[in-house]
Amino acid sequence: MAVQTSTKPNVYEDEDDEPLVFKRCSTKSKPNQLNAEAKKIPAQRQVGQPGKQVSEHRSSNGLNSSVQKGKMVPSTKSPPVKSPLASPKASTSSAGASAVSNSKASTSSRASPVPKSPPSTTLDGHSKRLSEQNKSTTIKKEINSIEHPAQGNSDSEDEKPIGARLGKVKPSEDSDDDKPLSSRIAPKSKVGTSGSHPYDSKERKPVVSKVQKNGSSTTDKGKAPSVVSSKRPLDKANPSENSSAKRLKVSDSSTSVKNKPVAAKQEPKEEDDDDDFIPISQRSKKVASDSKSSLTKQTVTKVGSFSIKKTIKKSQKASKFTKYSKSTTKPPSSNDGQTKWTTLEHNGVIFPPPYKPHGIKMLYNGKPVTLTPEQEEVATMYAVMKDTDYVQKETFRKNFWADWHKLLGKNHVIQKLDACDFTPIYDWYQNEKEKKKQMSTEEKKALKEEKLKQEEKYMWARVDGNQEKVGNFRVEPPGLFRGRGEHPKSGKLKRRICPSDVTINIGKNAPIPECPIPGESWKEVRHDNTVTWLAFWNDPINPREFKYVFLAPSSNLKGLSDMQKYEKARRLKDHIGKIRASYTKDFTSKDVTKRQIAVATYLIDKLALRAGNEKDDDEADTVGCCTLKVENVKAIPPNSLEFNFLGKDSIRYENTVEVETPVYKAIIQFQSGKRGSDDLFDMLDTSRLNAHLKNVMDGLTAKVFRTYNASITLDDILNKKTKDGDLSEKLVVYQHANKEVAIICNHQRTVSKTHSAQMSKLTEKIDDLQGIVKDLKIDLDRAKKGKPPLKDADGKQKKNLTPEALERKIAQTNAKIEKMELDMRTKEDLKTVALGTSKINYLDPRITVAWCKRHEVPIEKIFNKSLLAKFSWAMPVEPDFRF
DNA sequence: AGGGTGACTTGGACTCAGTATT
DNA sequence: AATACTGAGTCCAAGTCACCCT
Repeated sequence: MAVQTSTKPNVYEDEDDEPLVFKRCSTKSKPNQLNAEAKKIPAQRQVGQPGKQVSEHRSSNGLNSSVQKGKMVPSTKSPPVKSPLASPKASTSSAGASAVSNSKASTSSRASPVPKSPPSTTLDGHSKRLSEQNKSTTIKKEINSIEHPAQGNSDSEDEKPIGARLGKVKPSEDSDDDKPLSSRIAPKSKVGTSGSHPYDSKERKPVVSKVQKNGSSTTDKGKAPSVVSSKRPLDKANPSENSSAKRLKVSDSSTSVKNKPVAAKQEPKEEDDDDDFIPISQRSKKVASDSKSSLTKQTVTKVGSFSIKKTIKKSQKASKFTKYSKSTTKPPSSNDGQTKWTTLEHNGVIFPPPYKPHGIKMLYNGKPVTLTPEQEEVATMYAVMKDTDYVQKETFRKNFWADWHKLLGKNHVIQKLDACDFTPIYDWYQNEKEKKKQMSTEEKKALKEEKLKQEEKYMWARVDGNQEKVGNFRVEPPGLFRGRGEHPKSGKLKRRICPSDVTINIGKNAPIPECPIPGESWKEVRHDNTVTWLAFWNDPINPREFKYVFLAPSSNLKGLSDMQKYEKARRLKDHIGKIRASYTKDFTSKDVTKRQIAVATYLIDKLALRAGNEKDDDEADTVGCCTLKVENVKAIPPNSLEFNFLGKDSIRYENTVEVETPVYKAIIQFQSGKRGSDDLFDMLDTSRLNAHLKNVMDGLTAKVFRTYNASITLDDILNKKTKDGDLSEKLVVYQHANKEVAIICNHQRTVSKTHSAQMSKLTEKIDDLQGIVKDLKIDLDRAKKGKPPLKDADGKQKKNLTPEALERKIAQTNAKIEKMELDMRTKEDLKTVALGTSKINYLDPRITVAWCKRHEVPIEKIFNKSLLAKFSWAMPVEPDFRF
């Protein structure tokens, strides 16, 4: 353990030249990939080995074909598939409609939980809630309490972002276990530099030289790593253990609102240890104590308890943030771990309208064929996908045909898919789409209102007295399964879900939602307050799995859970030094399992890899850390590893990274004697790995590292790079930080179809402007000499301007050019990077809110309406909050 | 211990409406 | 007015992980 006190100087100099290693590297086009995959071009190119190596590697090591093919991403142009069959205009007698009418009758009288006019925006909601005054305070307190604890943290290296950790120190220098990871990782020389990115090139990633000394293995399990830095001043209680609490089952399910959310409960703990400077409260408690005690203690405390310290004094800047906080609502009910709510009311789910046949005949061997509505419905599902990549795939076609053929019957005229011509249906569909597009604004508006009217009652639930938005209250319409990548079930018919498939979960004393389809009834009604779902049905594609209906992200329940997630990640900060020291020591353990756990943990920590659960044969062949195959990692002397595999959603992960020598050697050992398709970590699976992690920190699992590294990277970059300047400069810093995180997490997106066109258009414009500047300069010269300006392109005489006016014009045009060039660089830079995912799932919103408060950046510049609603719990954070 | 299940989070593509540009 | 572009919102697939059961 060692948790080292961090003395180390932080090296995050901008000038540091070392390239960051961990970035996703891009490889140029790979021959094997499907075009879809090729669409994604990793933004960061590593200099150096790139593409060819990869391809070579692949061929040489025999990646299996599925891997080689890469992910198959649905074509961007695919037309909407889902609704053709149930077009809005379809029958008026749709389920929805009937439901509505029914509902009206039934719900209105019984005080349905649904508000007449639900707050449409956060603000509205907020104001509404304001009226409920008292409650608000509670939550506020809760929130305060939560925030506080954290504040003050340390800066030891351990807490630094991965990026920061990679650094200058060479591996060789630190062979010792006791050194902090960061110090141990050496930067790879060429790899990783992303010269192409303007920002990077100048800024460099945070490289930290962590020189810290951490070491020691003090074992302390009990102790928390030291880490603290003097920087974070505040000490507040550290709310950490929430998660553990959650799991506890408390017998008293009845607890109501009073119990605090776990997170909140934290008492000012006894935290830890090592850090001498850090206020106790901030530190996390030692592991040992944590784990055990946590269970017991948690239950009781309330959130409110902490709150005390801070009064709600928010700074003025802060004040604007309050409007987004839902402080007025009551805190979620108990958190005894098991109980998620005390009272729950909602109106169930809404079903898609029944299929309305169009009667368009498709052709078989050139002749029109008559289909029953059922057959036609499925044919239409396929027809409308005509120009997507899906129908190009053998698996998709095969699965579709199997299911459709069943529906047609053995003796149907149609005997093979290849002789089918769905064009008439496709054309009809395009036509319908066009018609819809041509509708007048009023018609569209009317339709929208009609739909809203039908759905309104399903949009809201009442949970413990609070009005909450429901997330996905619409039952999924039938369609063809669009699995990602090489999914074996892609193309299968996803049948229509009926009320008799749906199980409803609702409060015991709440009215049971009326079944929207007359004559049918719910499969089951439960009253389970240990779960948060409102309804579920079995996934038709995978009957052993479920599709759930949950509350929206803006709900208290989700917010609490979100906050707990970040609190857990923050807790990791206090253990990370010890964890790194421990796995470093185990790189050379005699025990293979231990060694594998160590190396896997290292990869998860350093590269933000996902855990990697085992997958069945009927799923796409993707991997995560524990399921890496030998062929997914190539050792490149002297100590680099080249990763190439399909991860979640069949998104390719490609990265070459320099690792510590013991890791490099261990990987080679794990690979020796195995075939390419064998598991790299044969002694490991996620449950074993997580069991190990749990021993180190209560509640720790592999995914916490992702959250931790993402959030701490944001916090770190924002704090180091933000300079005084205008708003747009600050926003650029934020975007840059966001981008770094997205790269670490490998959040990619498909390059827009129009990207290159957009770029050339911009280039053209810039050229034009440059031409104008040139002319202006000539005119300026002439003006200075008292000559009139030259004629313009059309031969017309230009206005006679003074030299000053011309100079102003030149300056303006140059500024315009500069701005366009910046836009262009940004666009190019982000063309394959998805920023949203990390913002939504990995970045502690309190970091952003606090930064906005400190730098007077309007929070709306960073969070859109839904994020503001989702993160309302984070709004009251103090400006000095640090992750 | 290990497999299976259930619940919940994470994630990229799509759709659509509003805005900017031509 | 037509078209292009953007971003928010939606959709639903695909992960993670805890817990139960054998």
